Amino acid sequence: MAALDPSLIRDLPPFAGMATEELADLLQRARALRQPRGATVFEQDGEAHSFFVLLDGHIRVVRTTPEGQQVTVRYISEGEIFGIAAALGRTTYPATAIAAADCVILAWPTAQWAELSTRHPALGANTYKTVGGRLQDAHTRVVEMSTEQVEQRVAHALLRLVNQTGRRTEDGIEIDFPITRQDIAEMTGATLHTVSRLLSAWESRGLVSSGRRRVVVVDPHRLMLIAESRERE
Amino acid sequence: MAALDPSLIRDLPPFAGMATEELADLLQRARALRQPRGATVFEQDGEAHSFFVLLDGHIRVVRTTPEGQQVTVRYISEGEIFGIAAALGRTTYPATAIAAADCVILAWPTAQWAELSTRHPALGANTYKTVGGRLQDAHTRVVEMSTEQVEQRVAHALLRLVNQTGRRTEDGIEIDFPITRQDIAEMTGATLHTVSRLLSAWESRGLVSSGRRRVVVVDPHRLMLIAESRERE
DNA sequence: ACGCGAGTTTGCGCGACCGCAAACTCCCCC
DNA sequence: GGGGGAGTTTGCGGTCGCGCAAACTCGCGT
Repeated sequence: MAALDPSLIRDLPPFAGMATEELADLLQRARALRQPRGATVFEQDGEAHSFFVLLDGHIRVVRTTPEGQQVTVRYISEGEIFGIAAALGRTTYPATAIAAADCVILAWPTAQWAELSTRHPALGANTYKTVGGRLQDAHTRVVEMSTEQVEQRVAHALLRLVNQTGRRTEDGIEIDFPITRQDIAEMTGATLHTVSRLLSAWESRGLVSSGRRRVVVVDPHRLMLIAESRERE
Repeated sequence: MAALDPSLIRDLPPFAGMATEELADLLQRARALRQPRGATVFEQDGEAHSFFVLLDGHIRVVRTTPEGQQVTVRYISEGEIFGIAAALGRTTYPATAIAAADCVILAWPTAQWAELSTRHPALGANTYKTVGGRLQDAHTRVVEMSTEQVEQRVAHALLRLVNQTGRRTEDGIEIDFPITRQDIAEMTGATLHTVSRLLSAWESRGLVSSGRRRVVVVDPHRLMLIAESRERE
């Protein structure tokens, strides 16, 4: 296999503060893979054989209940590490990861985590920092679910997506991968019907512009007002 | 200050797999403190000066929204490590910790985390395992909030408390610290009115027995049936 | 080019749960 | 021992958002 170039990953958060030789050492043990939209990268309760870094594309992480209800736990963007069950003392993945767009991914065998993270302490530190951020994000979601109405939650979710993955267009900021009403519903604990109604209403007020698998936030400022406005007090 | 005995902490999860000399080294740098019920151990957004292990009592971790709404993020039980913002790359605490009962706590300066966790690798590993568990718990809560009705959520919350902190009594299993309807409401994203109604109904059906700041689960099995029964499908 | 399915829109009715309000009760403290 | 306040109970009305159903539309694949 052709060696991958350290410059590929040098600027990604998981590898911050690492020397070029360290990056080369890491890359040498990595396997690169492509996943088309809709492909499953790993499966809930499956053995955690690998951990990953997303080079390009977007990944949706989904938890499925015993009753078959799906809840989107988070979206992974370019440059993020994911599937790190092993670093947290798990042996199986707690959720399913699905490519929300065509993806390019680096994968390392879970078995090497211990060795790699001690040999490259920066990797461990960066990873745990990420985990800390995700724990906070999760708590933030719990707080939102507890205190906000559906309208605010959907507005917050869109703003988060736009911040994370927004791409400027002439109309406004577009979410950079195909996303359905159903997806948004699974992020916010609403139904796709309610999400559809909200988007329609916002569209007619000029806040967003959306279509089939496509959402553009036209007026982030006014959307922010909705997100922050009169929660239950 | 009298030296603390390693046997105090030997059997606690954060210190699993550590030699007696290591425990002594850790204890030497720890400060023991007592906090009466209601006392604040650390405050949201305050500088993360210390991390802690709870030796006795119970601690409620609360996140407050800008609007003043409170949401209980989790309860800490005996033997758990908490306030570990530093290990996750934070410099401030993301929530407030309040003693739910009189507590005995060990505290270490945050500044020593790096040194201690490298000198005692088991401490780091145990801690990150705990963090992994909490991340999963948080996601589980998100899923519950998304898919379950209030009745199921309250039932789940009680069962979790009972598992975590239950004390056998002749009537059933009692939650081992004073807990109000309001507290339960803040855990589940409900109002204290609704929680009160549910407890009253369950009491009349013989599932629980509760009073002022006191909840006893009489029939965990039937409560489980409620928790798992017909979620939105 | 066209058909089919995935994704979306919209209407209607209803029920769970909140919001407000008021009364009650127990326990703690002076 | 007797306030007084914290914690709890209960009623009532309103509404947000779900559940169900049906129609529509776009775009992908062959």
